[in-house]
Amino acid sequence: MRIRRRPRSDFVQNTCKEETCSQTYDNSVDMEGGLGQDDGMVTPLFGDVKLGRVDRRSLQYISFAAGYEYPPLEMVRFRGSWGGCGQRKYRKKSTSCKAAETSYLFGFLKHFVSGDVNFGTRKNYSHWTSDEVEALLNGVEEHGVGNWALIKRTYFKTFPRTAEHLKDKWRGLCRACGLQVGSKQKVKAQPATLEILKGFTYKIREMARKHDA
Amino acid sequence: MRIRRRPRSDFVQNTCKEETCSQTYDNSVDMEGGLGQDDGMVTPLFGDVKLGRVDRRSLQYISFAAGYEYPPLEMVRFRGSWGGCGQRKYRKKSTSCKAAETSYLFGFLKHFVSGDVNFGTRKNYSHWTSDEVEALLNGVEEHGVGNWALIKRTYFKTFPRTAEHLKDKWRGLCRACGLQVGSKQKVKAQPATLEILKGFTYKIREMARKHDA
DNA sequence: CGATAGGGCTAGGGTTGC
DNA sequence: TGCAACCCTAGCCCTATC
Repeated sequence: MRIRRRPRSDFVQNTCKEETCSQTYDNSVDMEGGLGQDDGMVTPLFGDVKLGRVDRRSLQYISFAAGYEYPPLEMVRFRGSWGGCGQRKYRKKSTSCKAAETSYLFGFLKHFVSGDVNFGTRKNYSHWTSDEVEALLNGVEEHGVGNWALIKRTYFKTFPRTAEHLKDKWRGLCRACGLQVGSKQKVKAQPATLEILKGFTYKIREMARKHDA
Repeated sequence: MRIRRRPRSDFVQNTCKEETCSQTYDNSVDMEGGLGQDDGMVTPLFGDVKLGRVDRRSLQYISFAAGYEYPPLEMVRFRGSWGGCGQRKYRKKSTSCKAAETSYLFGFLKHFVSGDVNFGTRKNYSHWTSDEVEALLNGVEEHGVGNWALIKRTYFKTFPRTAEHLKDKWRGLCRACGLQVGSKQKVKAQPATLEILKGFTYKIREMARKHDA
């Protein structure tokens, strides 16, 4: 089974904001293209953890067990929908959001156990921390803009970020500092980004200017 | 100002198919992030050529004057958009494609005159034209795959491409034709590449097959 | 030394999560 | 919606090898 990316529109429609979902599997949930009435109850085991109750933490555990050092929780998907985020369009009106979510998670677990599941192709959908940004800036300061592989080797040896990620992040930082990069128009940085950028904006602009010159 | 590569999307989105654009500058065109109402009329001079009418040929002339033996017309860009290729998203609905293009060219000229313009640091970061591809294929047909220095001497005497570039481009062409080269997986060629490849795919595959045999 | 094969790297546009 | 993350191709560069 090949897991596809979640359609964009699903985010808009989804109303379930819960971080975790502790409800047990309700096999009365009939979902399009996936689990049905006859799927029955599933209670898989992973190591010492009995997943009688399925929540996002369980999925995270599975992710680690699958060899993903960096928690790819956001990557865990089942049949086009994301674990932990029930999709309205796959949910019966009579089914609660939580129940739908739980059934998704169970479906994912079943297919994971059977080996009939993959992780998405995206390795790392996590936001940069201020530590990482600082490391990147130190790297750029030492090695210059463009030497991403070198910076990766010296400053990000133990980080999951690849050289390409560093390049992308530097571009994003430049944009967040009000610089126009490529064909994209100037962007308005989001609050979280601005918070991380505090004290770095001048430095970034200087380094970008020096590189362009 | 740092000149960057032409966005591939221009090939798809751009609706202006004219090879040249002879319309004179219309200063009523108001563009985001660049020329405005108060920019007024510009009529720069380059040598004997009076650029009262700005078209792509004029830019080509300037390129030569700047020391580029081979016309880097595709490289000429002004503030994120390319001369000669007005981007729809930068154009007012009430402005024609030609008028937008002309104003871009004028903007570029102004900045070129003021010295506020550079070409990229890489010697040759331009996409291959169909003429170049054709020359390469003729060369490979005559001299065979691998004799890049010979092909360079006979077919690319006046081109800025080096023998190594020819080798790289041949590899790229093979990949774009669906052939696997080296360790890299097959690639999905981009629209612009496919456009140039039209009518050459069979020829390339045949020559590659013959060389492998 | 010159030339080539092959892998590595980056710029920049594209796509997608959220 | 639009920012911030990742993805992908085309092109250039580096190194080993002869």
